[in-house]
Amino acid sequence: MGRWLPNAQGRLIQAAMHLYSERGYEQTTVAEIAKQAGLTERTFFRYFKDKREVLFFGSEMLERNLVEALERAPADLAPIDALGATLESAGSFFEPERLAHSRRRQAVIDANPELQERERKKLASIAVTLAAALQRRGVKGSTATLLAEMGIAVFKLAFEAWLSDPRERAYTYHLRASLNELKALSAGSLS
Amino acid sequence: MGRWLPNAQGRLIQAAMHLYSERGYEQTTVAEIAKQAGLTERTFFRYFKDKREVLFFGSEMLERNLVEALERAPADLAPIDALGATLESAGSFFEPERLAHSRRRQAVIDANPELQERERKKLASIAVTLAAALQRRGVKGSTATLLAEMGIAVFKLAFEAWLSDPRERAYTYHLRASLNELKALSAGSLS
DNA sequence: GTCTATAGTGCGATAGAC
DNA sequence: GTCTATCGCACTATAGAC
Repeated sequence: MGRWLPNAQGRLIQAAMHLYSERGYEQTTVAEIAKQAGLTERTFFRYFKDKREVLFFGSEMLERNLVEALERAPADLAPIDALGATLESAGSFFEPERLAHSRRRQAVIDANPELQERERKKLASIAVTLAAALQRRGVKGSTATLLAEMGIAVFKLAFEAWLSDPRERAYTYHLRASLNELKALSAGSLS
Repeated sequence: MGRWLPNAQGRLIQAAMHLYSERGYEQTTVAEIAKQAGLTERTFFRYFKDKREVLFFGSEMLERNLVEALERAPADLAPIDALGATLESAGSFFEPERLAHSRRRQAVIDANPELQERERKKLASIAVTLAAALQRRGVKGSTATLLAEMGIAVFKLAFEAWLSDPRERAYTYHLRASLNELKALSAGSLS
């Protein structure tokens, strides 16, 4: 065993989630989080740019993974199917054992407008990144933007369904359902 | 002629746009705006909740009009077509003579993260409102949410194209083009 | 740390229009 | 008289300069 306890970042996330859930985001100080994780404030800020980022650390990874998944998707897939596959690949992030954690995280965000704003910003940034990746696949700019935003809308729907499903079905189940919704809509008429 | 010059709110918007464009949003004080409009700071805050809202006053109206248009759409229209008609009805907001003003406004917003945040928030709010109106038409909750977000994505695309079109074609032209993009995407495969 | 400028609020006063 | 748009002033909060 090393000089320090392992997984400092993980402990910080754990501690933050615990305190944010228990007493609310604003009522929690960084000093308290650090203390509970057995670290100092200085260390907190080495891992996280600010107090909010501890909640959005995961979505940085999500963004990177989505782009990589899109880049790995077979070039002959229609753009919309490549996007579907990409969103489905995010399932590795939303494993059943993370459900409880994700629910608590969302409850903290839903209770705080500042965090909601950060979430919107993050999703907007993912849309931009995905649109750029789609363009690299040869999709025209405006189409890529539209498609990426549709992707985010589908993802949001699936994610929210995953969180609120009392039967706790898998994220991929809900993602496919959301994609089917989209399909049904487009079939609707649109002439 | 009354005791006061007419159209205090319009004058405030004019003055604010002028100053925001000329020296930037942050470099403009409310006192300056009020003075240029021949009013006091206090009156500014009677019309606008805060300094940002003077730029988003129009989108409040847009939101109301969109909901009304959706409510007026024939009940037998497919939801997606009702939404299309609704977005097209917003054309009355985006008349050619407002193009220059809209371009200046967007330039101000694009130069300031705080204003971009407000814009995202406003669009998110419109999506929620439209989703509720769609539900009143009998569309299932999750479908309504998805459809409303698609509507916002299409609108954003059309609006941006309207602003950046060197040939200055009408908003409705660009909206139809964006709806066609959506159509083409959905036709893509999605199986 | 203090000082200053600005955003934003609360409330009563005023000058007319009716 | 009432009603309303505006003003005046005193206030708090906060961000930045120094």
